Amino acid sequence: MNAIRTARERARAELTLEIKREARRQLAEVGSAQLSLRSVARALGMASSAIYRYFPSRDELLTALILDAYNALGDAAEKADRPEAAPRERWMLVCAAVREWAMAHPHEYALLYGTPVPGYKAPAETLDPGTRIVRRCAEILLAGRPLRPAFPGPLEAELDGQMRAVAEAAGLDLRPEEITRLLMAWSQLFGLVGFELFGQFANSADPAGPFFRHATAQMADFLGLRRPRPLSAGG
Amino acid sequence: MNAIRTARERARAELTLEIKREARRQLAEVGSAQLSLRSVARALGMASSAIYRYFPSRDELLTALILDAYNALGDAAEKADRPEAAPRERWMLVCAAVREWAMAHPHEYALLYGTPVPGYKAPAETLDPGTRIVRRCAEILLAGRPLRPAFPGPLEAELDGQMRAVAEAAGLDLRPEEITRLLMAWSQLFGLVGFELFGQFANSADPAGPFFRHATAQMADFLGLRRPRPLSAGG
DNA sequence: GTGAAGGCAAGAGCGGTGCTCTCTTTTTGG
DNA sequence: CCAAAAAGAGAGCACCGCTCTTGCCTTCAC
Repeated sequence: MNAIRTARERARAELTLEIKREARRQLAEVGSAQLSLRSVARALGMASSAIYRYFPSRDELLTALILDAYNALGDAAEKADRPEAAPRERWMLVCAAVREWAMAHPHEYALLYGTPVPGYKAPAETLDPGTRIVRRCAEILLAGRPLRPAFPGPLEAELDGQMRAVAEAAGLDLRPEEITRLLMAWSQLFGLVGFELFGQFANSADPAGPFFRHATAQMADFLGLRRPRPLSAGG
Repeated sequence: MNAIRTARERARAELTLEIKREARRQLAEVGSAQLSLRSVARALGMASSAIYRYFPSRDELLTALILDAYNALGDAAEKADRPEAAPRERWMLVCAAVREWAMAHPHEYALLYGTPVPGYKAPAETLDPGTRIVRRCAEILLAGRPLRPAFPGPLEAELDGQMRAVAEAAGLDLRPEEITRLLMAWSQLFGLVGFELFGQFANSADPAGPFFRHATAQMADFLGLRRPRPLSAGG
């Protein structure tokens, strides 16, 4: 029942893809604010009003692009991950993949992690693909056990409850304090990438490659992922 | 010679302020993408073309708003700082002030730290006010010496050079490794605030207050700012 | 096979935008 | 007092998102 049956349906599916492809092309060139349905229609040789048969509004088209972008970023990160490698290395690989994807698709990255589209609120279906990265990081954290101990004291009650709820909702066997480490590393990662991409590191860590590697290694320490046994020359 | 002399000049200065004020009002309501010169002109009862006597383009108006916003945020952070307090507490105060300002002015914050305005590249004069926060954090770091030791090994050569250049350019007596800690904490802070503001913490650390306090305390540890002497009951 | 139903493209049109140009009025300074 | 400079107003251009109507053509039921 999932098969595309009639010629009309086939044409519709293909045109939908073509519209998204052209929109993504223009998005990469001029950014989301300058992306216009009319110019997409022009490039495809169709009337602007015809686009509305496929996407009821510009926001709906952007939502589709956001969904695709989340999945493209998730794919890139998961493809870069090597589950057989040491957890610390896996974390570094995922971080590097996120950064590289962002550098290669800055406008799409901005669509995901920059200013939300005006008047736009993320529909429910974007929530799940948006968590692929952090879920993969959670897996890496689990694989890295036993983690080095970190924060000594107990968490504040409300925070503890939130973190327990997160772990339960995600089906993760992580303690509340470990969830906080995860969320901190996650936001740190995207803070770094965003700062680099949006020019905040100009005149300081620029180019940001070495700093990014250093910072993600530090975050690996923070996460409690142990360094590989150093090859000691004398022992 | 800085005095405003003629009535015309006085009117011009006042109207410039009024335009910015109205633009900021609309920015707070609808966001930068929806901010229009025409609606500002309408609200001020003047022809849209007249605005161009004061700001040669929409981007120039936005640049002015960005500059003001950087300074407002810097003011908020500096006002919250208490130089006589313990460095660790000062760091927490500055972090909280940044977050509170961002929550109170989400669209202005997005203008500063969200997706850059399309086709817009930060002019030189926005660079300096944009560093007020991190400069204040650097002062706090200096006041917090001796910092607890952190990263053991030497930095990669290129990174070391960059960090030395940063310290020299800013006139900061901080070692390269300390600069990396500073930049990490800085990007972490804005990563946290951005994630909260743009909804990435929905369904996890939401509301984000407790998590934010926990995370900034952890970052204080990371920076090497010592915890206050716990009051030990037993001497 | 045929006719009704409905998906679809196209065009005109509405109200909005940034920006420019021209024309007129007002203010300034010699 | 008068020329020059500055400022305001209006029309207009090209673009935008979106809607509505019209007519074509595929699809489906009989």
